[in-house]
Amino acid sequence: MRLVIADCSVSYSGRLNAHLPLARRLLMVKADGAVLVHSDGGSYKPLNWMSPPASMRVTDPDAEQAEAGISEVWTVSAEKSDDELKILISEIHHDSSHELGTDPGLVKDGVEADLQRLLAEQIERLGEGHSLIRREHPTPIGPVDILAKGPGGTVAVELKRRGDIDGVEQLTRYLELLNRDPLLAPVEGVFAAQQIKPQARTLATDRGIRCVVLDYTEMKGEESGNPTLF
Amino acid sequence: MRLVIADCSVSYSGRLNAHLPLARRLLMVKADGAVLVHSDGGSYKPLNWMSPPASMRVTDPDAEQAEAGISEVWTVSAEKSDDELKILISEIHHDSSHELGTDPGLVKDGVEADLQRLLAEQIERLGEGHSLIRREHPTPIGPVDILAKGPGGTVAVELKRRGDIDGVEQLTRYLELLNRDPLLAPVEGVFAAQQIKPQARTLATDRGIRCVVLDYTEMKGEESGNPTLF
DNA sequence: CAGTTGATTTCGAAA
DNA sequence: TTTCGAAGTCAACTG
Repeated sequence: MRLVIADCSVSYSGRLNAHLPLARRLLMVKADGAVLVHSDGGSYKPLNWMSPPASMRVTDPDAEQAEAGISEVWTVSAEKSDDELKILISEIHHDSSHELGTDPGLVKDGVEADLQRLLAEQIERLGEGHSLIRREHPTPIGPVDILAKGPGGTVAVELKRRGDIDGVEQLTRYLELLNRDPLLAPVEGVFAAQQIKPQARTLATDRGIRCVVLDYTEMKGEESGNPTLF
Repeated sequence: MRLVIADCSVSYSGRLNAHLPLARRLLMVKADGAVLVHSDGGSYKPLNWMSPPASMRVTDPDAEQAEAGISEVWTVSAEKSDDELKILISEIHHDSSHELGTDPGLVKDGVEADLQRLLAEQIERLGEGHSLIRREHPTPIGPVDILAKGPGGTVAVELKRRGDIDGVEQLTRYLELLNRDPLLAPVEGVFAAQQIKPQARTLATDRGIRCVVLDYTEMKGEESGNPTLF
């Protein structure tokens, strides 16, 4: 990885055209050819960038550019398309290269897949007398996250990390479809999420859909053979 | 902006939990408190990060951490939530700070600038017998998007992506000014946009301003030497 | 000012 | 390989 702090102007042409006026910025050149142009603010998104795989060519400025005080020109080209990032460098204030090696990668925890696995294992969190039928129950309009057998019939569960209106709508469509199947009907809907927004709760309740808030930490604890219910 | 190359492990807890095993990475600390953890590959997204506003606390390792070879601990806390990024640093290979100043920001040449260029090239879309005088014609109250010569005199064009009342008002002010210039008068107004709202159309018509709806896709097609009118 | 939509989205998993 | 959906999405636009 090469890190350069430089006064530069940047222009990108590709799916759109964008331009950055002259200012001091960080230029990051990654091992796979990716180039990132960062300012000293904003979130994690660079001002401008080139996605890998890409290759960079450094050239001298032409007469006009040299006249304008430009010392070198970086041309970064994508290998898969004709996207191009052109960086006109006026002055370099810092330039260093570093060997980083390949990264072992991120381990994520607490995504929807985790929740689904845990709820399938702890299906009693839907209430007493529930048993798992299957996960990812296929329907023509997509898979139902969890299908269970409850005391009063079948239970369809829509699972989200954050429960929003969209999730309720999705579950409603599933329920309509599932209730046409005489082998399953009547099918009750359960909207389960770590956090359920008030609007979603209101809509769900209005449609006779039960809301269940899941405590991920607690479920994780119970899974690891350390039940919190004792 | 502070740039650190270090052997480190990182863990994030907040909306989810994520962990990065020990490896050499770039740590970027921005002026607004944002912290980015980058590897030497991937696109612009960091492996892990903290969004601004945030604050960082550097502490010594506890006994157990020191035993594991950790030399210092960075704790980055979000100010708006209880999200936390913890970086355990084993060894620092590079450490430098740089003053960047505030960035003037990105200029996107999106559809709007494109529209002006295309209409200038395809000025006949205003009607037969039109020829371009200039783009961005300067006036004391701002530049007129396009000035053209029409069959009945000068034509001033105000260009918008979405034609709203505001645009008509703007054009009206230009027209009043331009019509005082005996070299240009009489100046006809044309309000050109991809979409013109009914209210804007009514107002424009009432003021004798002609409305022209532009088909961006069609204009783009004609530009690429692949005219759709054949 | 809140809700909605697009992104040079990126990223991963499943088909 | 392609497609599809989620994301610690973010940022701009619209009402």
